[in-house]
Amino acid sequence: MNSPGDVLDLISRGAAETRTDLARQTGMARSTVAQRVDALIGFGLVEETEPGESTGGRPPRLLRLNTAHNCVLGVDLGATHCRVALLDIGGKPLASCETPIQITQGPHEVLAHVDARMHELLTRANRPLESVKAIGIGVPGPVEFATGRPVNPPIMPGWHEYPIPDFFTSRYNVEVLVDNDVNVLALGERRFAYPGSAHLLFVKIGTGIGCGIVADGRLHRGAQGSAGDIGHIRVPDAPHAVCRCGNTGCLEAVAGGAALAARLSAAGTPARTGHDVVTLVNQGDAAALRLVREGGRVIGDVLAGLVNFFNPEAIVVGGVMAQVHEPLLAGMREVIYQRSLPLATHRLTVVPSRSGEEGGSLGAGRLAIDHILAPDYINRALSTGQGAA
Amino acid sequence: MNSPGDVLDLISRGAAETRTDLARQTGMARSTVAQRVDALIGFGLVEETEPGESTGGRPPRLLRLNTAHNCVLGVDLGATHCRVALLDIGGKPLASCETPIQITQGPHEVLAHVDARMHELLTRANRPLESVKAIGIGVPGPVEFATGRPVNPPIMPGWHEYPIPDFFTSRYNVEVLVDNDVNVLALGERRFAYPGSAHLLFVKIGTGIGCGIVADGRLHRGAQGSAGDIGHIRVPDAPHAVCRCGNTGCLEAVAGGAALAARLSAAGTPARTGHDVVTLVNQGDAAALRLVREGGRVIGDVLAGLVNFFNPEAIVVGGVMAQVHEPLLAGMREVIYQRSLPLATHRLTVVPSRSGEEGGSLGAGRLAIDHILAPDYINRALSTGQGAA
DNA sequence: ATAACTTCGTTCGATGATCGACGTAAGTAG
DNA sequence: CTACTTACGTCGATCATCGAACGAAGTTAT
Repeated sequence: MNSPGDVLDLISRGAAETRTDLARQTGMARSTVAQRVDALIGFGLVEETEPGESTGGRPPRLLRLNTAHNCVLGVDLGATHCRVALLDIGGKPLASCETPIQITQGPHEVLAHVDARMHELLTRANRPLESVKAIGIGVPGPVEFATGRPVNPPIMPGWHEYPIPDFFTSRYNVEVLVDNDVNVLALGERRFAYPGSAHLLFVKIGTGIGCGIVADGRLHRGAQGSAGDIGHIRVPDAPHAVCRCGNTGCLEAVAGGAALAARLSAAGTPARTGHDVVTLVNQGDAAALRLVREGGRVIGDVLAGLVNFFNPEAIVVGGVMAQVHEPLLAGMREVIYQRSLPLATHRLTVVPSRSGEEGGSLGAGRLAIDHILAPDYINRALSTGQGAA
Repeated sequence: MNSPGDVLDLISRGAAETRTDLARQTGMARSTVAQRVDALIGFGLVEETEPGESTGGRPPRLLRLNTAHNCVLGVDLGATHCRVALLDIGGKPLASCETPIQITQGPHEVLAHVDARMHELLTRANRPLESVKAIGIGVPGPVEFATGRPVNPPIMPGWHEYPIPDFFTSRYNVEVLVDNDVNVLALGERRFAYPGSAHLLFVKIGTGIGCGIVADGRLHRGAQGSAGDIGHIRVPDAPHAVCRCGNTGCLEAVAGGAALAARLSAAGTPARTGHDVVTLVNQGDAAALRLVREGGRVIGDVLAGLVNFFNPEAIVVGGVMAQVHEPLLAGMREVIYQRSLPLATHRLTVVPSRSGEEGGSLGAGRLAIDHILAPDYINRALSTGQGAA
């Protein structure tokens, strides 16, 4: 708690607004804090705003992140969509857009499309390209986070080992963070909705089923970066359901959006995708409703085990199917609270995602923001004297 | 990388043996390192040993942890046994003992027994009481780590909320760390056998089944400290097996040592405990062998899911049943490598525990050692000027 | 209005930690 | 024995941080 980066951290978290606050919280002398703040202001990351309320003496000069000159881009790539968001470093969305793409067209075409959208957003928000300080990207497949390369992504042919960051670093001269889309969603959800939770699971129920893991406040990616792949855990309910992974009885072959649609079709109500199932539920279709709730139970069965194993504080449910979260969460809770240990469920909350359609791009932006506001990144940047604004 | 604690950390990990080494690795000036080392020597934690090999100039004076004046006590409490070990702070066992106890006799009696064993070990190893710098304890139930109090432990009546550390702090004037026995085992196994693995699961298969989780090199205890309780995850194989937890179909009600014994008895071969099953397997009993392998498959089914979820580098199997690890691990691997995703199993190793009977007490000792050698603990201690040796 | 008080921010000399040059110790190579 | 190499300790210089003192800018009491 004594570096310039820590000072910035307190400001960005809203934990301190004045120099005196900072001195109290860091334990440093006021003079030292003032020097740190001056450096950060000179660096362009912090600005002084209007005077604050007096508490009986001279009013303090409030400090804020300099959101005018610093922003990040967050990108959410899906199988068939691409959402790009421009955020200031306070996390406030400035502009965003969603366009259809085919991820199967390969990295060159897709990333060029993303690049074009980025420029549009910058123009629309009237921000120069130099104000972009980092880029975060979520992709629908496993990624080696350190290098930003997808690793044998099942639904992204042509992307294996492609160095995504390189495409942008040459164009923007900033660092590019690439991660799995579910991790990015977990991060976004945590910061936007549950700032305090150190242990959180974000369960995305779309066509398939995935899970982002926040352990001790940080993303857990596992040894090969494949952690959270819960879609292919075996469930007892349908031992013969064939999964795209080649195995049978996988969770997502029973309770994923595609599986629910298939089962609904087989039962006589035509549905092609998870979206169709959602539509039917919203139209009051009893069979669809029953199926979603039953799917929730199956997912809950897996989550009950993970609750015992991981002991999270919160489970957040997102993805297409979460649009009908009432029956889905009802089914999940039913099983979780019955099957998990009381100590683990005592303070567990199971809630729908609050971040909505933009969750992915905002979470990707958050990944970028967290990176450039990290204390050691700031300390390095200040000591090497790289200008920001 | 610049505090006295970091210098000690390098020495204790064996990463640096000379002052020049330390200067290179920390980036500090040699003079600064020398001052740090002097402080640590004065504090009694480091000592100079014989001169090292010359590499063409003046031979360096090697530095080591001062193991003569510093040791820790590690305690492994089970339902019916108590193992105490005295280790020097290098982790070398100096003396140990195992005695039968009944944990049900409650904290006063059991801890008094432990205290007596501690004094015996100190006498036997000829170390003064003052050389004990910390105490680590593993107990068979959930513990609130921060306070060292068991929380509703199912097999430890009378221990609920009992402040175990207080019992010893008054007698030894050192810090006491209390954790779940499986966590302690995971810690011990990691340090003794797989120093590099950041993500490790230690699965203990005794009467029940539990799991210690090492994530990013540190123990994951979860929100309520109940993480790793995998014994009560539902398995599809025996939906009607009644578990002591009140539910049915729990993993430990199917594949735990007690369950295996019960099933073997029901099949005509009398066995009362997991131990009996182990004995039968070692005697070549075909039914017991088949049952253990089948139990391995059931556990493997659960672990396959956890491998997908957590993506560990290694799964280490310990506990009584691991004494027959050939059939057990065969069954586990069979299922894990079939059911988990290739990316996750690619570099996964499933191995028996190497720490043996003493694993618990050594791991508890390791918990204590890690605590007193932690950089920030050392920094605090040096700045407050508390003497050590 | 004015004085007294409170709080905020800055200036500046004192202090302490760290550095790096230098000197000495203790070995090897020729 | 001399030159060279490497390691360790000493000591003055330097730099970061602190804390006291001061000025700035408000509120409260008279």
